[in-house]
Amino acid sequence: MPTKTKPSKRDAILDATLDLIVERGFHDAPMSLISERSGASAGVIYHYFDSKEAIIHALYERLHTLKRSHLLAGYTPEMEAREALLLIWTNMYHFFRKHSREMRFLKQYEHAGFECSPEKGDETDPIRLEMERRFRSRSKGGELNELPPEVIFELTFGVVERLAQQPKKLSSEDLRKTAEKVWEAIRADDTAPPASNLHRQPGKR
Amino acid sequence: MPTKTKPSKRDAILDATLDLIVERGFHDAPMSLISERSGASAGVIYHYFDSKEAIIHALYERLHTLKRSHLLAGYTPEMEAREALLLIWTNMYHFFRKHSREMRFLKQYEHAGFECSPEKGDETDPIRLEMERRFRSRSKGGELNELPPEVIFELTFGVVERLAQQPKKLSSEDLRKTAEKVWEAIRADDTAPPASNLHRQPGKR
Amino acid sequence: MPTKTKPSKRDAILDATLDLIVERGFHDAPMSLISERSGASAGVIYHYFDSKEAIIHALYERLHTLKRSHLLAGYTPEMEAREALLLIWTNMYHFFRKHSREMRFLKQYEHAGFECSPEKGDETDPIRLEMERRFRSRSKGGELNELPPEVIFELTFGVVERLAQQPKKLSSEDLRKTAEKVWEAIRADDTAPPASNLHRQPGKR
Amino acid sequence: MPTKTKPSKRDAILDATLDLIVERGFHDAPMSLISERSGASAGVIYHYFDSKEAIIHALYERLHTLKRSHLLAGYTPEMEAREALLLIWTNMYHFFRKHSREMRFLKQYEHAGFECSPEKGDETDPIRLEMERRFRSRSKGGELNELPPEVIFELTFGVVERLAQQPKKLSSEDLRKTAEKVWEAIRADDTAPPASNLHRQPGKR
DNA sequence: AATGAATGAGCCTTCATTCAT
DNA sequence: TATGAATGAAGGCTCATTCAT
Repeated sequence: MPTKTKPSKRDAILDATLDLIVERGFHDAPMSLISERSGASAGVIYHYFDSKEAIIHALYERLHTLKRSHLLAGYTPEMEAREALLLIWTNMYHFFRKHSREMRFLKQYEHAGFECSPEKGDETDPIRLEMERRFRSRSKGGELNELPPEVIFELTFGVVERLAQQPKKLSSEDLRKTAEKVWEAIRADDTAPPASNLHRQPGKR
Repeated sequence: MPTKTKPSKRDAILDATLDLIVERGFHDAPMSLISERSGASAGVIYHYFDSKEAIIHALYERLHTLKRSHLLAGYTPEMEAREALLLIWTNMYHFFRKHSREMRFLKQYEHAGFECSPEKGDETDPIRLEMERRFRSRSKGGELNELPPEVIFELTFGVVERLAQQPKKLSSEDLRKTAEKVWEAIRADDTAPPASNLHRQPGKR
Repeated sequence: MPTKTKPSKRDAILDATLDLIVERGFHDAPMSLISERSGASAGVIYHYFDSKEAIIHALYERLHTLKRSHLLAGYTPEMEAREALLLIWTNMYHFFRKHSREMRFLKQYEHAGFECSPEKGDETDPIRLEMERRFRSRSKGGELNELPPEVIFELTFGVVERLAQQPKKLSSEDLRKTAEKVWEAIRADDTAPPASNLHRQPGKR
Repeated sequence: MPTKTKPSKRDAILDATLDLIVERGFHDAPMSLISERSGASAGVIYHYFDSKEAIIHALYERLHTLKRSHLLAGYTPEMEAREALLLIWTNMYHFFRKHSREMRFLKQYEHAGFECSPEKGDETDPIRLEMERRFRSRSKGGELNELPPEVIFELTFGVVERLAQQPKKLSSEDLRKTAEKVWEAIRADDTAPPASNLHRQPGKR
């Protein structure tokens, strides 16, 4: 007997909810339709979730977890900053592309000013945390320039997120070139003459 | 006698709607509240607008117009690309900062998948149009690099839009520096012959 | 100066109301449309009528009067019963045909159970009154048979009213034949020996 | 255990609707009252019916069926025309009398020009169809006179319908006599050779 | 007389949620 | 667990009527 006998109902409900919200918006995704599409009766839904809000929140959590598990794929703390950035940046692009439905949900969720919102906000975003831990300005011992963290964040991950939402998919060539530009924009200024990016001396500026 | 005798009811309704939607989301902005906050009775609202959707759409139009009128302030086609970009980019930042409520509305509007959406889409966005006209890759006779237009767009305006939404306001110093980075990211690659992308000489322009 | 300076507004309102009610039913004939079609503003209507019900009632009265003035055209109390019946019956058919809009209104009015209904009911119907005065059973000194008055009424005028509402117009031949049948159905049974229907001696009763 | 466990809600709603419409007219029969009188909450009504119009339409269907099932009671195609007519005519009278509420609803429905109307119209009326099949003019092999079918219809069934709506109930004696007159009006003219319509000999059949 | 903006009760309908089964 | 009928508070909108102009 396998471990999971029933991923069934609960997931079906979440799936149906995702579908509906993406297709029709937060407004216009009534429980009756969630019930119908998920195959769960109006009643049982309340065995699995406390309320409609709870479904949405659970969905948010699920997608957040999904995101987390993909974005850092292949990443190890030992990687150099540049490589790490390029890797994660590309991961993000592909992830967002593959999960555009999920991303659309997240967008809506964030913009709708949901009360059920996680009040903690981006502080918990694992990507952001990891990034903030890893990437620092040279003045703080890192390899990035002195722009404020939010700026760094937007120049990198903000950009991919939006690029991935564009209708047209970027060629891998363009993708790579863009990633490079992004790296250029945030890396420590090339003041120091010699040194390759990889083997540069730490203590500038 | 002043010029505007009646900014009155219609505007009050739009204002109240903006407030409510920004504060509480598209869902949860009932007509009853719009009525209450605007000081217009439930009935009159329908003298000025055909439906709730019409209010929202009118609001969208109004904000679009507002945006248009601000973003190009000070811009003249004679400006050099770099200056133009820096100007507009900065305009945008300030505009978005000053009108964060309006921007939050627009975000919601765009992400909610509204049917009443403006069918024409971004193609009509004057900023985008002007940009596409002005800014071109060198291969097309402009001063920008060869990245696809969407990428250019996101690296520049996509970034400001998101930066402006950050809770913390950037110092004008950081703002300027960021704009420079953005410009670096999109301008035509060093005309100078040698240097790889990675190890090119600093002294550009 | 002529007698009627302004058949204008008041009549326009009544006309518009008739139109609307016939076209769309009592429900779905809002004041706003009456106002629009009649060219009278929402406000003035209340100078001419106390309420919407009052308009409808006034319309009812107007049509009733119209009916009255037409149905007895050509009738004189001196006519013989048979001739009188045939005349009135035919008048009715033509009148109803010509004023089918008006009749449709009256039908609706009568069937909608209007509170503003004329409380007096058919007792005031001049046609009916005249008929009841003129036409009586032989036992009461008249020339009709002994059927109850309601029956007589329905066999004669009830029938025309419905016939006139039929989509197809009757040929004058069929009309005449029908009238004859109707007369046959109500006239005193031909038990009496002499006189044909046509050439009978006047002085009975 | 009886046959019908739940004539319950759905029927209660139809009943309440019938009551209200008959008592107060199509206008002025709000859902709130239907809800209240039927004992069904505002919400459940929409489990049973799609809309208010749907209720009304369903009611129409129900009454139509009811009518159908009663009017032909006792009728067999083998009966002679005269007997058949007298039977059906009498059935109708009693049916209409017993179901005056229902009839009043049907009248309103027909006169209100309802969009939801049964598109097919009277062509499907089983009574009418059967009658048209059975009763024909002598020239077409039947036993009736040469009046157009609409006339025949109104002289017979049109008349009962209206008679039954009269406040006073007819004695069975008067009822019978009326039915006879009606038959006289439509049956084939005296088979006997001579005599014009006007001057024919009394002794028919 | 006339206008038409304004009112506000009320209409039909939806929908998150509950509860008897 | 599961069902789906039932609830009832809103929700968006209409409309007869009023009233300042």
